[in-house]
Formats: sequence, C-alpha cells, structure tokens
Amino acid sequence: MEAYQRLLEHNIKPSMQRIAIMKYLMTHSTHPSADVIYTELSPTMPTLSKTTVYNTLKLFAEQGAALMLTIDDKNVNFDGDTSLHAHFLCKSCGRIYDLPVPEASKSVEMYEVEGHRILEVHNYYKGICKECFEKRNID
Amino acid sequence: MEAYQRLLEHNIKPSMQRIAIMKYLMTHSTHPSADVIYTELSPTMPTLSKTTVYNTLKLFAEQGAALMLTIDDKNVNFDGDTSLHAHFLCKSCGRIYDLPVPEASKSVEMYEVEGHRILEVHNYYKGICKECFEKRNID
DNA sequence: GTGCTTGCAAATCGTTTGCAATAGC
DNA sequence: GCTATTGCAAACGATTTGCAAGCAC
Repeated sequence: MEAYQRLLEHNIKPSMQRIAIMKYLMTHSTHPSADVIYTELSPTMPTLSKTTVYNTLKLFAEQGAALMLTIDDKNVNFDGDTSLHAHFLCKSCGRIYDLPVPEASKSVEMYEVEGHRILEVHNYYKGICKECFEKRNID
Repeated sequence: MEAYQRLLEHNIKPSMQRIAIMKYLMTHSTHPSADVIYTELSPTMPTLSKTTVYNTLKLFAEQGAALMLTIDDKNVNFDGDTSLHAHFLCKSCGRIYDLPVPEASKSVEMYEVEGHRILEVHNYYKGICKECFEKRNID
C-alpha cells in the first residue's frame, strides 16, 4: 500500500512531510526514533524541521497509523507495522527486533481488566540479541 | 522481609541511603520515579542527593532487586515487587497499576527466541483506569 | 589509606512550547 | 482570507557526568 493511501485511511490530511515520514516508516522496520527519522530525511528534505517530525509521529500514533514504543528508556521509538507482534530490545547494541507473540497469548483479548479500559497492549522483551551474543559483544 | 536483608540477598552492600530507598520501594506499590522517591525521602534525609537516588535505583535494577519500568515515556518508574505481573498505565492520570498476567501467558517461559537471549519480559497495558473512566476524567 | 559511596553543580539530550511564516482550500 | 501545517529558536526536564569530599574496613 502507498503511504498516501495509508494516511487517508487514518484520517490524516496528507502533506509532503507526512507522506515522507509515513513512507520512511513503511520501508524501514528498524523502529526509528524521531531523531533518526529527521536525520535520515533531512538530506533530501532540507527544510524539514525536527518539530514537524515530532508532531507528525505523535499524530500518527494518535490516529493509529503507527505504534509508539516505550521499550527503550533512552527515547521513544516508532513502528509503522501496527499488526499484533512483540518487540525485543538488545541491551548491548540497542537494536529493536520484531518477534511473534507467543501462541498461548494470542487468544487473549482483553478490553477491560479490573475496571480499567485497555486501549493498547505492549509485549516487550529485553536481553542480548543473537548477533551480539555470538560476537560476545556484551558491553 | 526487611530492606536490609533484601539488599544482602542481592549482593548489594547496605548503606543508610540504600536501605531507605529499598524500604520505600517495599512499602509503596505506586511505581515511583527516581524524582518522586527523592522528593519523598528528602525531608527525613536532608543530605540525600538526587544522584544517589538515580545511582541506587540503577544498581537495584542491575542486581535484580527492583524492576525498571519503561511503560511511561515521560520517565522511568521502579517497582520493588519483582514477581511476575503486568502493568497498566492510565493515559489520563498517569498512575501505574499492577495487574495479573493473563492465565494463558503464564505457562509461556522463554529464555531464547530466534537466537536472542531473553533476560526480561515486560507486559504493559495502556488505557483509562477505572477511576478516571467513572469520573469521565479523560483529559 | 585504598576503594567504594555520596553529593553538588554543570552538562547533556530528547522532547515540547511559543510564535511567526507558509501553504492549501 | 481562514485554518491547518510547518519551522525556527528557546525552554524544559529527566537523567548523566565530572569530580571532590566522606565513609568503611
């Protein structure tokens, strides 16, 4: 699907900046931070400002067009893939990987627990990723 | 159990400050931030510094004596209860509640997935808590 | 007295805010 | 022209760092 279409589907009025940021999210499954997106897009969009990147990502998250991940305490990360999946943060290299949600948890759908209305479910794992482990790249 | 004992069990050399912070965590299930702990302890420990609170909490987390929660993008929160449970963040009032992990997920014990070594599992829910929902206290 | 712990002040850095300039209908 | 969007610079605030002083064995 195109970035432009995706914005319309989430009731987001398209603009050059919004399309560029959505396209970046759709073509990079690296769970970038706002700063990374700004740095990457900046060369080809010299007038882009960091404020716009922050505003846009916040808007995407609010409209359900992207996920806001709080797995890393250093900064917030974004994911253009809004389907059900878990995330793994490598404590050594800082990369975030996608992981499937364990089969046993898939059936669990909760919208309310102990009176609290649940709007988002986050499944985070933290540890040492395969690459760092094999390289003994542990700090 | 006493805070002092708890420190020893986690190979943490006890000190006045460390005991006070551990005691605070053990008697408050409010998932405080470093700043909250500092503000609460400060009156009775006037010489306590924020740096020490940050250092101590980091040490506790490293030694497995406390959990470091990244559920809130505003700041990191700490939990003295290291047993298996989930967390719920109210997007309206910001409070963090403990929740049981769904029965179906309890059996899932993973230490390695797709080659990545898993050291921590975090189960976060976000939404509107019972109190805020009943009060229509939604922003 | 050596090494760990503490505390102050300053620095860092991700993120937000205020507000003026701009673009799109 | 009116409203929403963008962008710059400044502000903010949580956390970290450098380093000197204090404590414990």
